[in-house]
Amino acid sequence: MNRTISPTSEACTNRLTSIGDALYVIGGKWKLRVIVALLEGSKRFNEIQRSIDGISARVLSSELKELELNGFVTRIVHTGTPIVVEYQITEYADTLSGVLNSLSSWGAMHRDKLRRER
Amino acid sequence: MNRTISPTSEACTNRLTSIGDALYVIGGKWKLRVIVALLEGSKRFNEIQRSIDGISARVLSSELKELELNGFVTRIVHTGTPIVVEYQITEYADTLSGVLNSLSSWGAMHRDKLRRER
DNA sequence: CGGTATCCCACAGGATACTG
DNA sequence: CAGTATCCTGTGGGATACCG
Repeated sequence: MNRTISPTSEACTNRLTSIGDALYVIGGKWKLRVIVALLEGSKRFNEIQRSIDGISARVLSSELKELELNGFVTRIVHTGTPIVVEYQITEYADTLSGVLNSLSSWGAMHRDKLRRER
Repeated sequence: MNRTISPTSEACTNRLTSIGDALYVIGGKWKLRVIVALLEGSKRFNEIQRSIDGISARVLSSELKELELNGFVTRIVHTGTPIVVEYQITEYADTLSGVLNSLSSWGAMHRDKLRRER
């Protein structure tokens, strides 16, 4: 590697594209929240909806489909009476624990800071 | 604390609101990218725009204003000829390093996984 | 260079109603 | 319960032009 060329700029570009890649799949208002809700344990559609404040059925439905497509969530249909549909996070979703932890602890810290300020 | 009540559910709710709080200020398509671009060092408006692929002047301008309002970025005007405006991240923005690191390393990991799969 | 002003539209996502 | 269908609005954000 040529050390006369600043590695900082390259590292920055890499971070930029990596963060872009991450946001592409887990960005948006709801994806991470759905995952967090399911980390607590498998849940059914309405249970998830009740866990997440403000999400509509239509949006939750589409978010779950995308999460399933990207391998974060498994949809399990228990045939029987009544039919029960259960959503479960996959092992792959566990790879997000670092992101989730840093995000939630930063969020808590930030909220406290705002409260102290005003 | 009453141990007969599951702490898991409460912890989940806390994470949910903390992540909500975090996304409220650093969510969206561009905020984190602008911060990452400036972590490399202070930059001027057009330099930032060139660093971040796809961002328009109008959007960059409004993102910078919000970031300034939230204490992540400082705007420094060097009067002179020509006038030079420089954007610099604040110390507070450094508190995001954990989020940034986990997000970028997860993004890189995920991208590699996708490449291996197809 | 460092923006602002305008215009515009695609789309995320809210509300409500309805179905198997 | 587990969604789908419909409708609709807000707004994020692109394109272009212009200004000090």
